[in-house]
Amino acid sequence: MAGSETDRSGPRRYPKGERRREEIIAVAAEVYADTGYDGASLREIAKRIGMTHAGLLYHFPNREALLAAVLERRDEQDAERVELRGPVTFGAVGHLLELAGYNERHPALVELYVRLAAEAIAVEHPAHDYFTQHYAMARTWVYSSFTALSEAGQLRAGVDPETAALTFIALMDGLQVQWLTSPDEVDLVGPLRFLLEHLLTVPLS
Amino acid sequence: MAGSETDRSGPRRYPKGERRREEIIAVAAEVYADTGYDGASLREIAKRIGMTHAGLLYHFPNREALLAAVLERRDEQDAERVELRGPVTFGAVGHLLELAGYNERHPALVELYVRLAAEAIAVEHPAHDYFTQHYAMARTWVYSSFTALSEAGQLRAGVDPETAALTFIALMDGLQVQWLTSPDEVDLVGPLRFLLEHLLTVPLS
DNA sequence: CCTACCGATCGGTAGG
DNA sequence: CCTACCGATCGGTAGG
Repeated sequence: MAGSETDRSGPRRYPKGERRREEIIAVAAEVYADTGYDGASLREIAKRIGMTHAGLLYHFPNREALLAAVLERRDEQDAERVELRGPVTFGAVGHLLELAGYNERHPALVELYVRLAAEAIAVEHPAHDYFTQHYAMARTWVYSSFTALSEAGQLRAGVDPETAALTFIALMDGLQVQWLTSPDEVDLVGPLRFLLEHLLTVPLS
Repeated sequence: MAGSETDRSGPRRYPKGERRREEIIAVAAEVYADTGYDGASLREIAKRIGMTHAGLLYHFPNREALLAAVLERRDEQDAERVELRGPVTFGAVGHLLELAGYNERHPALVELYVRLAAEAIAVEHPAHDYFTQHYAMARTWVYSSFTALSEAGQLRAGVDPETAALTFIALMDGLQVQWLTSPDEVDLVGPLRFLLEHLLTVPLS
């Protein structure tokens, strides 16, 4: 992500400018969800806020820095919703089920994620490293959850925690694409429960 | 997809122009895989062939018609590889396993599919209807395969064929995104076999 | 934060 | 098939 947008050190900005920045980030996330990052122009984002694209560039040095800020914000929100709810135990997989339910009520969030993930396949894409790390973390997180389940004797015989983790996350992602394309015919949570029912020896809480 | 590119009726074109068209379609598919359809310019496609973008527009009336031709071609190739190999029996799911293996050796094909599918989420996108139908067909196809398996007593108790079909296809799609992003850490076939092993009562052929 | 501008790129067309 | 062009749009900067 270019030069790391996490300038936690630098001088804290004025409250008014800070509020404006947050507004820009929120609107940018909406536009990225609609058109992808590649298809989102600074002019379109600025217009939705009621300023010019040059004004927007007063708050962010360039187009890429705005993307970085959007991704950083997304991680913070995810952390608020999931990570902080408890330690990584076998309940982590359950938290992902809750996340899927949450996503079902927030299609814009899902669109942002799916569109950016597809664009970021290209190694030159400014969000490529973000998604590489994002996927790796998710796999590790779910993996340790399945490992805990296994040690508790709640995983079916012959279930490899690593494959189970990859399968669970890939299923979550694949459902999102089909759900966004045909919302009426696809359920975001059902198949995840379905998979877990066939991997666990205990009923879902 | 605008006005249906399938002009099977119209006058057959000259062999030379026909070869040129095929060349353009193949190169366009490559560029779509790299940059998405939204990011692919006629000038870039034309340059890779060694002509001008105006020359390209001699063969296709506009940008969208070229996309339609690429998608049409893709379906023909899929049909050659899978559909014609036999009737829709319980072997259909096995054919999809083979397809996943084939895909693993053809990343460009997978990239084309993943990038376009993400862009086509927007209802106004020229490939939206294509993917809506594509997914519906895939679900139906795999569904009838699981139904056949169920009637043959090869499906585990309590496995709903419809959910199983959606799960299988979504898993296939989700794996592709992660595989393209991190090819070294993700296996395109393993998790599909893993899922089937837990849904079937018989070992995989 | 805006106005005004820059060089670059886009899809499509005329005219041959 | 090409040359030459069109109007539109893009990210970024100067200068206030």
